[in-house]
Amino acid sequence: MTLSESNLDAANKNDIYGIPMWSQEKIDRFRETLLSWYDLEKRDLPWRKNNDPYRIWVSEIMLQQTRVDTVIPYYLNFMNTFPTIEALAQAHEDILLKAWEGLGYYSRVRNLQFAAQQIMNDYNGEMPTDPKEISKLKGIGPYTTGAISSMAFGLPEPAVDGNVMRVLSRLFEIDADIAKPGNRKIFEAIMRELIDPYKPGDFNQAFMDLGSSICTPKNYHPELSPVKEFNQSYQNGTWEKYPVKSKKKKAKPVYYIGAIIKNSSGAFLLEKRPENGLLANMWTFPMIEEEIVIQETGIAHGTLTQIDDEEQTEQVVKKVMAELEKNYKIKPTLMEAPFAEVQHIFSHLKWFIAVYYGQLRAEEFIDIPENCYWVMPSDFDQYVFPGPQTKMWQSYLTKFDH
DNA sequence: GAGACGTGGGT
DNA sequence: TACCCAAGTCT
Repeated sequence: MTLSESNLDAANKNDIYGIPMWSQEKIDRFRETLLSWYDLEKRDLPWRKNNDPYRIWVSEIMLQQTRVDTVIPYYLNFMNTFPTIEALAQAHEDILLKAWEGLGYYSRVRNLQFAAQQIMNDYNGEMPTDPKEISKLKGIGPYTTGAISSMAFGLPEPAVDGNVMRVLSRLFEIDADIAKPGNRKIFEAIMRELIDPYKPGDFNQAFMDLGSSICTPKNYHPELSPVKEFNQSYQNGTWEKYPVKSKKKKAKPVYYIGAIIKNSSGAFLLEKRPENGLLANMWTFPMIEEEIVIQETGIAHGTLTQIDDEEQTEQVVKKVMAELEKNYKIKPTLMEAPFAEVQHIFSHLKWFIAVYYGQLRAEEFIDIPENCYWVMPSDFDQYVFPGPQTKMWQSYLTKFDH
């Protein structure tokens, strides 16, 4: 222990991880100020109609890394389709995934159903009320445990999300990097001191409403905050330093050939993705990962559509044909042009897809793999498509459907 | 603890 | 264009 650390310890026994905690009187005034603001300004959201733990649970899972405006229509449809925990537990996976299509982070909905089955089997169909039990449910981590405990059951549990860390780091001038998972415990400890024991659910939600309306990541105006008198970084003029947040890694580029192949009946070849990993169990046109050669010639990956060298074009087409024959047992007539390039950015990957279009004759589309189907466009809505697939289909419609 | 895991919106 | 962001969790 350094001298300065021992001085800090000696200076204030109420420190939390070196951060001086307010007096009880100040904490009381803060609670009252924040909750009064929340009573006036709280948003009218569909999952705030009552304290039903199922409704709160579903909303919290949907809201993970996802905006309120995006969630609302999905939420209304989801509660309509699966009105009870039992209905959710019994749903067929494709129906379930369809209800989540376009929301992203699809393991959320698989975990949601798994947890519903846990509740049916282990908790007699009712969400447990003990935070320790709640956190045993699949897909429910420390944040969601706190959210359900406080909002549905009135327990004084912290629900520390990005909003709470941002607001707290400005209130207390906290230098801990909020992008580091290990630092969450600092903010939880502070929230345990601050949280209102009588209205813990409102208190937690007030932090989130404050974080999404006034205490925003950008265009932050601390002078507009209802709790500005408690805001140490505002009082000290240091608010632009907070929160401290390290940068994310850049998405890694990956290159594909996408093959939109139509047979003589007008159906298109779709392939179901593996049951684990990225976009699990969703449907796409055949995709061939590119590791090509073209890089060596100096032409960058991702600019496949701009190849004007005939030799290189021929090389790519040859490879596409070979892969389609090997993996899908088809020998389509590929169209020379037009073809498109589709880009899609995930959190950790950036896909570049050069899309080729091809046609088959009647006798050639029998022997495709088990995880593939020929599907008419009028039936596409029965298949769960991820973003890149939708973009590939749009590229086709733009070029051929008029 | 770092990386995997989606998507759409804003600057 | 290329970032950053939005109510995280799992491995």
